[in-house]
Amino acid sequence: MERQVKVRFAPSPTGALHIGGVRTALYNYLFARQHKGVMLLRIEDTDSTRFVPGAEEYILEALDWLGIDIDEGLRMAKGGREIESVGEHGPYRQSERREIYHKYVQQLLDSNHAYYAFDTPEELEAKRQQTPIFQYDARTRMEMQNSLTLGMDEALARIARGDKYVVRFRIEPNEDVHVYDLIRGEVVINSSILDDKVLYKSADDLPTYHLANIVDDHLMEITHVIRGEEWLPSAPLHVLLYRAFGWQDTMPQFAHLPLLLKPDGNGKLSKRDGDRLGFPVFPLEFHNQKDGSVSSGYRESGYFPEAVINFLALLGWHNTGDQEIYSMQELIEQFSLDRVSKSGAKFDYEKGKWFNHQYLVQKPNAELAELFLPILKEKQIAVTYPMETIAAIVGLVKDRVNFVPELWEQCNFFFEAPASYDEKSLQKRWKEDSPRHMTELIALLEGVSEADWHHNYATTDQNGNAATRWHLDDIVMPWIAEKEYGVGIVMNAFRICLVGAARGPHIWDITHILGKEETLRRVRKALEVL
RNA sequence: GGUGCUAUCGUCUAGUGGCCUAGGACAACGGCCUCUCACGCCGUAAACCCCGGUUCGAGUCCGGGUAGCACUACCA
Repeated sequence: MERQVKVRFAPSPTGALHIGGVRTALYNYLFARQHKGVMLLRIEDTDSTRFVPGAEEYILEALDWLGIDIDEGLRMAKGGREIESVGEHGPYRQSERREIYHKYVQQLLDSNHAYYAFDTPEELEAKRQQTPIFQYDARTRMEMQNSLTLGMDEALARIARGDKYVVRFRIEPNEDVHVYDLIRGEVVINSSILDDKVLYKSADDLPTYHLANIVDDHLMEITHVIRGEEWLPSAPLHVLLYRAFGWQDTMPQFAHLPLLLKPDGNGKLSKRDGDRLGFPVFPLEFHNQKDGSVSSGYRESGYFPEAVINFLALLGWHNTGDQEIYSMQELIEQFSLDRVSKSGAKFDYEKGKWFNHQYLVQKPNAELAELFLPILKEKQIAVTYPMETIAAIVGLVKDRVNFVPELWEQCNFFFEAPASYDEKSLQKRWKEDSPRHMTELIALLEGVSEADWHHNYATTDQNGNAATRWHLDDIVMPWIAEKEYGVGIVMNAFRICLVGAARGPHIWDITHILGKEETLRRVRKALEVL
């Protein structure tokens, strides 16, 4: 019988959610949605020593921001900052599932698939010192302190006495274990290279990842395990566990995703690379309460969630053809595991910026204006323009930025008159005759009515494309021509008066927004100063 | 060291035996447009890891080598 597709994202609350983890969550989500399946989120907090406060909230908030919706398990409640748990297979935090694991550990003990071991971490460390290639397995387990060498009575007596112990999986040597991976095909590993993995530790009364992961995936009816490539070497162990439990018939299918690599050099992308190269490695800014560190996030850097999704989706997956801009809906429709690359992808932050640019340019000006408002507030600008004007301003400069905060550097002169004038621009564009030109220009512009000042009309450019022409252009250009001043000379000087530098949109777009009064005020001011 | 995975422009990738003189995108460079800076448009440079084999024909299949990465914890 065909089971409903069900995938899980199972992060560990040990800090901010790494961008590679975000991609794993995304691929799981895309796969689930495409197959009309269920996306489950479970928290794997089986290492009590690595728990970081706030990490769980962070993970759920990040997924919520990105639009990766959770159907079952833990998730951010709609519109709030509260975590909610939905589903019949809970609890969804492994630290709350102790009794469940007890039962299954016991089952493995009873069926002789596992045994108690009393070797302390120090003893194991000492053993590794003596024998550098030491592995706790069929060859060495009879030299160690465990219920196999001590006898079950002695083992139970030690436990009763309060000795710390672990439960280890007893792996039969010399068997080729076959794992079928949806991305890589069949992978075969000999069981002799596997060690007798610790499944449970009495120290904190918690299982390890391997046991918890298998038990939970089984109980939660997971059909596909889509996770990072770092798990591939332990996949055979997981297969063996499914078999030991007698669950091989409902064992999920595996897909191991390629890793996200450093932009330069080789190796896994790490938090350090972000710090070193100056880009975020996390979706949201994170304040680590445990070590006091602060990590920058994509959201705070001005990224749109759609852009992050699009960028990440293409880092490891690509459809046939040349399409690069994908909405979440398109990704859901087109995603497929067999088009996921097998090799790791270097993290190309520059391309990430380009994706954000694409989404920024597509956004309606009114929406961008709303997003820009907080930046203005931050700059302590008293906004005197109506929203439509701010939208117009943003529209004039948006195609030259990648991020909303960058808008400010491109349009600040609309909000504040130049306090100083750029030296380089001055040198190149402010000529000896400029003061005279500007004085004459003031006289000319003073004679323009308010209506004419703001008047424009549709026309065509030399290529026959639709264009807008400002009436002011019709007044100033003939004047420049008549006086033979040179368009570049006059207009650049004019621009410096208004902007303070040789940059910005077309000058009549600027004068329109500034208005006649402010425009003339700025030119007069420049004449005083320069 | 052992085991596994991987291998096309600097980067992300298309390519599933002839359509490949290897396509697209980012970045770089040049030009056009132009009152400036951008955008945009046009263009340039840039890759099949190596060696064998299979085949009429290999980037594509096979073998070997090399390199890179991952794993090798009472972490996930």
